[in-house]
Amino acid sequence: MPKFSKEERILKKKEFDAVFKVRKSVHFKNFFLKCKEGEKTKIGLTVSAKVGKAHVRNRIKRALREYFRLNKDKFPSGSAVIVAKTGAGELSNSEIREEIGALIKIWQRRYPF
RNA sequence: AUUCAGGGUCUGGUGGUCGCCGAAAUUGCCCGCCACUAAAACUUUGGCGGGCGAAAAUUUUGCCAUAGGCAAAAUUUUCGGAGGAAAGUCCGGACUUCGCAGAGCAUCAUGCCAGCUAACGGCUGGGCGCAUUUUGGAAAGAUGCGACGGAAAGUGCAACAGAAAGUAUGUACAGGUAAUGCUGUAGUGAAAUCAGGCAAACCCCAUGAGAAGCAAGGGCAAAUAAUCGAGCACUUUCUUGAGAUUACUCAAGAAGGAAGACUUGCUCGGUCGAAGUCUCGGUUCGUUUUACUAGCUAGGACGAGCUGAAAGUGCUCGAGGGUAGCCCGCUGGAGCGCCGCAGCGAUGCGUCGCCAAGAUGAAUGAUCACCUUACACAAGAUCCGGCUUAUAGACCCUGUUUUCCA
RNA sequence: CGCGGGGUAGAGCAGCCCGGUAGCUUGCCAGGCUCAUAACCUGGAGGUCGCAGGUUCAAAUCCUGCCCCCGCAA
Repeated sequence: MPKFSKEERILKKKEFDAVFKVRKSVHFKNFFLKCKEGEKTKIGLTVSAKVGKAHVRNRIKRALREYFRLNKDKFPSGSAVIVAKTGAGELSNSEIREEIGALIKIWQRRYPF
């Protein structure tokens, strides 16, 4: 069964900065995705205070982590960062899943490798 | 019974599968440190710390067709894991650092009385005032609300209207007097002589407060760069003394008082203390004096100048500060529960029992089934006591009254 | 998480300390000047003073509680 340990997360500010230097990015309604190619598949989440209050932000991060845990193979290999936009706080968990799935499809179409 | 008001408790439950954080335990492997040795190296054993994993066992599925067997897959095991507001950061503390002999001033806060408390602007009890208690009025009771010290210490403010806004006094009518705004009414205004109003105006009185905040603060500490120190090598320059006498070698290199700085917002007071300068040593020059060998001599005093050594390069070693990173602070506490006692109560005391998050890009989730459809506001970030604000629903308790007049 | 600053015409700011009239610049509208535009001249409109409650005769201003925006610190 899929796990989700700390080795698969982006935790340091330097790692985030390295991802944000890459120009490739994909926007969808309430999220956007940046990714830097690498061997390990890692994910970092950015949900700022503009999105909502603490319990809203926690819910979004949990939904994103759960999606990553169950659908790791769909993500591009490398360090990915998902940023939530202002409207993301009003989505339900299933809507978040749909949007992220769509976001990854757009990414694969635009950057095949 | 309903409604309304007040107070209190709870904040989904059970089961299956997967996932996250912390702690403990079993076992295997690896790494580091310590002990056993006269010493070094290696090995063994034991202990401690760190990292990576899971044998047995269990579960699920399939097959054979039976008190089981075989195969495959998965999983180390156990325990614990957000709130009544965790929120706003509005008060009060604990704790930490800085400051600190201490004192005064300024500033800020609080404000009926008494009590509780570690403390508070909180809470409890009482007084006073206001409101509600379903027609109106009155009384009692109940409930709620109240920044409820001082205006006879002083300063100040009051637009417009009005004769006049605080040292007041004018008109009309009426009354009154020996006489007079002496009295009433009208009129203006929020307020018109009443020791007026405003202190959520300055202020006075009483009480209290040092400042900043866990990103406080402390420990271990890589790499790189700069700084400093030591050693070696080379180069350059230089003072004094001694040795040597073209070249060179060896040695030497200090101490004290004050301007200023810091001192939490200010002062007194307190703490630290650079350059320059002075004293002192060396040396040069000048002035003066003493000695006799009568000199470009020697010694002393005074004044002035210089100096009291240094620079550069390379290599090696080291140091302190500090960054990344890691650790501590970090959760056993003004703690929780039951009972008893004291008190009107807040609360205090005592017996017994219990340990209940500790993360750090930040953990409580996902999914399925049932419970009536499970649904609000919202999630720790050093920790406590309050207040305020946001809130769906469930349950419990108390009151929703009495008398008189119309 | 902690600590500060600020919400006033469309925009940028005064006025708050010490309470009675909300003002300045720019922009907007109308008229004039010009062949026309700009500049210039004249006139005008435009404000829940972030929201709610309180003190006061009277609140943008004083007090209390909320909402929003911006900034600082390892």
